[in-house]
Amino acid sequence: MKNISKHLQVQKDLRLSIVEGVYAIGDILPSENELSEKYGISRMTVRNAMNNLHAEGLIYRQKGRGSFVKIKPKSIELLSIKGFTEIMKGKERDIDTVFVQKPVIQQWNEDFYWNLEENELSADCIYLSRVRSVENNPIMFEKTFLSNSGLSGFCSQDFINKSLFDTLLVNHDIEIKEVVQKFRAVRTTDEIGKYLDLPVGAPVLEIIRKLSTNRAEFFVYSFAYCNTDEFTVET
Amino acid sequence: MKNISKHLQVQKDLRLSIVEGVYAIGDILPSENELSEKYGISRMTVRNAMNNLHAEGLIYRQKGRGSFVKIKPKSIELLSIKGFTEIMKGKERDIDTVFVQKPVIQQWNEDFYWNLEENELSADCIYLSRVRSVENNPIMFEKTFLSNSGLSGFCSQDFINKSLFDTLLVNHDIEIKEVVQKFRAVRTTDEIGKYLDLPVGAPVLEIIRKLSTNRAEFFVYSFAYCNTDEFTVET
DNA sequence: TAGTGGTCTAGACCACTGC
DNA sequence: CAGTGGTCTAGACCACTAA
Repeated sequence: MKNISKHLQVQKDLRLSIVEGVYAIGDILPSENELSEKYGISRMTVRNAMNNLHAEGLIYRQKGRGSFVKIKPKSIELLSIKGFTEIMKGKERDIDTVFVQKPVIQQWNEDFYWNLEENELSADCIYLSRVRSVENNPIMFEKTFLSNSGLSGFCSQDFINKSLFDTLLVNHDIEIKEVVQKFRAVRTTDEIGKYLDLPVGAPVLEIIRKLSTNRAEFFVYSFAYCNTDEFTVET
Repeated sequence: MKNISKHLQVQKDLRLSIVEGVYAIGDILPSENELSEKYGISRMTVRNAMNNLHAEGLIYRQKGRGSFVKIKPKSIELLSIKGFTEIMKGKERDIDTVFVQKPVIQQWNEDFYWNLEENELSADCIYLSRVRSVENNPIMFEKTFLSNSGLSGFCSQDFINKSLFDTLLVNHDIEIKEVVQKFRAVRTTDEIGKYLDLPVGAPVLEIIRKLSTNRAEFFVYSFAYCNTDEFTVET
């Protein structure tokens, strides 16, 4: 049975067509009137779907012209997309990553930083946290959240190369595609200080990331805290 | 005259109330019916405003309960290769940029952070510093350095759109091509605190950038310090 | 049960783009 | 000029929450 609402169905259809390349970058999409007629629904309902696609960043809209598939933004950032392990490769440093919290299944937080998709909320949340060290000095404490959908056995496996991204790719066919990342300077909390060996209140770099993947509506969220006394984070 | 649309007016009013603290974090906002009655507009128009606030991440909504102020700093995209002014375009924020130091010609610092090319050192250095404010709150203090070669009259002109990049492009045919940027969390110094209205020692985000241009061996260097209490820097 | 947000309709007028 | 997206209305029914 379909409990799915009409605007979500339209949204899903269009998104699929875009991802599959039925509509290429820059292509114009059917107009709101065409879609409302095609689906036999009102124009406001079509607008709901289109506005959501706009919010997702998949399309842009121009008054008097139409709606178009958006040009994908610039190339992928280095730090982000490759993850910590890869970035440090080639640098002659002794890097180590250890779990503070091995992957566990829990509930999503009610006021999670990012707005979650419905399908993410309908599944539980996988949570893990790690500390990265350079030459035995803890540099980064990272909390990671992802939706527990289609990831059977995720929590009971060993990570490949100690890398979350490698594990997702090899064991679950999930590839990281893009990243949105935000930076802040915050004060060290008890929790952060404990893992990074910093006094509470010391400045620490917070990196908030949302990683999109080749699987629609599947994202990896992470909150990282870095001691930047000796290292900088480069993009 | 007000050409502003009704839903934008509601959106603006609510956002202001949230930012000003009329509604604190976790507080419930007036319901859609209350707002539509208060403003004398239809519920769908109120929903448009509320949905936009949700997309902005300022509120979250729960069926059967209401709409609530979210725990989260306002997150504005402050930065990218396009520079501050361009990023802010289209966002309904009141942004301003003022010079702390209008462009002046001086010597390069002996121990400049980056290694300079010979041709850069053979010319003097143009130095300027600016403070960027969002809604009259100083958010970013930025020092900029570039080589004074082929930039006749640079120091005596007015900036186009108050933008360095626009001025370089329009008046000097210099286009920014790429950027290397590094992030650190540091403590507020006397100088930074003075311009950002922060106490000395408070965490502040340092962004060190080297921008390459369409002119060979011509770079723009900048050191920016951001108050990220309420805004994040996005790449 | 009363109130909330989520969905949806069938209209309408507007400003804008392109032919 | 016809077509587009942007705005807006005045209703409606629903699923959900909390008292």
